[in-house]
Amino acid sequence: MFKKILIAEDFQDTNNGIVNALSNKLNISEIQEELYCDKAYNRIKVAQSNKEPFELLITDLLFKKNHVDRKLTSGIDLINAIKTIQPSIKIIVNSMEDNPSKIKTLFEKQKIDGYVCKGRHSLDELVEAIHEVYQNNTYVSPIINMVTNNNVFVLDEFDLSILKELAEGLSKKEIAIKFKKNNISPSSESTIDKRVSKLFDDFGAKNTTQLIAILTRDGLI
Amino acid sequence: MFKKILIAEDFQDTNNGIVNALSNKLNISEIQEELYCDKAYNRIKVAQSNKEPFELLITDLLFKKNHVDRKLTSGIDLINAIKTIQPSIKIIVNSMEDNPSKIKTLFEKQKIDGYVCKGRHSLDELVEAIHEVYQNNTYVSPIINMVTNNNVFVLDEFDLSILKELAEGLSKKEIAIKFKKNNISPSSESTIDKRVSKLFDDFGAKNTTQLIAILTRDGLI
DNA sequence: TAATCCCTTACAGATATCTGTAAGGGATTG
DNA sequence: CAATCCCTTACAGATATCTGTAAGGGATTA
Repeated sequence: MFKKILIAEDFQDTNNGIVNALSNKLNISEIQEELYCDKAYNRIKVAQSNKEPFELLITDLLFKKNHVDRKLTSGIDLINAIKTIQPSIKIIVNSMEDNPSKIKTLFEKQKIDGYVCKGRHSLDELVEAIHEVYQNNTYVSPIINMVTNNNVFVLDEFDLSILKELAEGLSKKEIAIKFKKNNISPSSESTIDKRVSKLFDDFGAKNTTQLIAILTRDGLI
Repeated sequence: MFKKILIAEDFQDTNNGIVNALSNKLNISEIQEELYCDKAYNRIKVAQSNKEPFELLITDLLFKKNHVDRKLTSGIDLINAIKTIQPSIKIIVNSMEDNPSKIKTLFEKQKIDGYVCKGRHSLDELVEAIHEVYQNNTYVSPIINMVTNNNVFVLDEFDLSILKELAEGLSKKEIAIKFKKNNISPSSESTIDKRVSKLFDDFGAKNTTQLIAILTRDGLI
């Protein structure tokens, strides 16, 4: 089993719950914890310098903003930073995010080893994930695959970039101009019109305002 | 100190963290826990029937949906139900909600006794909240008051009802017609235009789409 | 009472949105 | 090769949005 792991989680109650459970259920000699990404990064860096590196990082994705200045503001920032100094470290993400495409991206881009979705069984799942990852397997909470099947309409990169600009208040004409300037294709206002109209059908929206409301509420943009 | 308390919190890690911390830091003889609102309600009902009622409920606001059928789907539902069978019970809400107006409503409508905002010190705050509530005082996480002062622009009922209709995809003309039908005043399309334009200024939005994106993201509508 | 302020409403004009139709081009298929 | 499909683009017309100006009315104040 892993000998040395680090927990990065900003909610004190959740952090406490994880540390407590892992101490009781797994035979890990050293469990450390941090409430901030920057501090977690430093701890991993120092441990590596001292030739006593962490073997596993368990991290949340969202870290609350407060008065403390931060360089690394999210779990993704933290993972990216750590992968550059210690690519071999195993990483399990423990978050409430349940959008399968976002989780898929974590495995593809951040090269994480496991994903546990916070919920009524997430501590048990976390223990299982640690076992799997220790054996060089990956782990994903079972609920996630179920959700995947329900999620019929997938937003591709192009749709997403349109939607993000709309949410920023740009008109479709302005978006078309911006796309042409940035060599994003297709770029005509007409095509953007068509794409957005298709999204109206997909998501049952009457107009742009409702579409953006739906997608923002679901955390898709 | 309280002798018998119940924790309602659906995330296993958070639930574990709270129970563990309170067991260590407070001298409470009986701490019970539930992952579902309905089960929490039943437990309180049964305890009361047996003349061994709970003295304090600590509850989250959001409870994840899954395959289990639910009557009570949120912390607010749970509190409302419990107040009808045991109005004297003390209630502390422990949630990540940080919108001051929503928290204010909890004190006014649900008559809660304390509010702890999940964060890096929320376990310490929860212990403090329990002490305060035991002495018949109220408690609110310090972070909340700070946020209140930053929140210059308050959405009144009329603004909110316009915004909700816009997010539902209604045009301003349709909203004007609906308001007239429901005897909501003012109701002219012109006034609705003016109100929304004022909100553009308040929230730095260029158009309705961006306004709805901002307010939805901040959970204000 | 008169002056002032604020809110509601009407209206107008410039843009933007939304929904059609239709033409052209590349990729796929028979 | 020809037929077909799909995507991009242009354009047009009906609505909707957004931003002015201005008139009227109620409440407050001098």
